[in-house]
Amino acid sequence: MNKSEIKVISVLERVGGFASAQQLHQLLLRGGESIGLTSVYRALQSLVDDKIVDQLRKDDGEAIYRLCGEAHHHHLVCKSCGSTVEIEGSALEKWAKAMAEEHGYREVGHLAEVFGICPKC
Amino acid sequence: MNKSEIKVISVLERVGGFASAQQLHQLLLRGGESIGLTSVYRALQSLVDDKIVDQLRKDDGEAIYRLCGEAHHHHLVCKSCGSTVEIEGSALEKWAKAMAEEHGYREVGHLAEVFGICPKC
DNA sequence: AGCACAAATGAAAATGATTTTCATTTTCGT
DNA sequence: ACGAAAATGAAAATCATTTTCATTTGTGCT
Repeated sequence: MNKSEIKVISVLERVGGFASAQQLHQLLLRGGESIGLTSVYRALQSLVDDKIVDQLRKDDGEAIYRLCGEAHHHHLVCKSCGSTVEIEGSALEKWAKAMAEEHGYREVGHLAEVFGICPKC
Repeated sequence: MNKSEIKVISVLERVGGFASAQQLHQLLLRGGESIGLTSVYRALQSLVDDKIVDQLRKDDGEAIYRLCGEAHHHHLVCKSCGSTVEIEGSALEKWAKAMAEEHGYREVGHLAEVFGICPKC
């Protein structure tokens, strides 16, 4: 865990939700921190790899990040405003495992997201 | 509905699932069609606006497209050799719909892939 | 402290998907 | 056939993200 990662985590804590890399960088600079955009990207990538940060994509393709718990979960994402809800995925886990076994696949992982338009939008 | 849009729709029909703009362009060229990448993007954008085509983002930020209303299926992808198998997804559909309803989301779509290592590898 | 080597940093360049510009071509109505 | 409007695509622009690389910082060792 290096300096950049600590700075990025602390700003993510302050934000308390999703933010893009560029927003986080701006927030850090305005908060008086000295850090380059490159380091923000590097720290975010590393934190995503370590499953400390969740990454997903807005409809325009920009990545947004937030702190997350380690539990494997899935998201329900609003296509319009980007707000997200964590959802329960045991049915999905079972399905993925069943499909993989049926075809003799080992070391199974999966990726799933559900999109829709939230009640507010 | 112009020529480009018709070409793009026909190749999407052949593909029968998700594909990126660049993949669709390549497929059109290999199929002997003459069309520029610009027109593929323009046609896709226009079809998305008209709700004829669905657009999603992969985790790497690239956009992928498919015909709306197309009975879509999911893939079981081998992490090692890349071979894919189509899998049955009704359990997943139900799960996605249930999760969305539980949170009051409308116009629901989803994206799911299962990864593993196939019997040959 | 002094030295050597690894890790971290960030500015600038590169990348890659997508969009915009703009000059040319095609289509369509009269 | 004529002119306006729409369509087309090559090249340039854009923008988030990644890579490169020279420099700085941290760490362990003597």
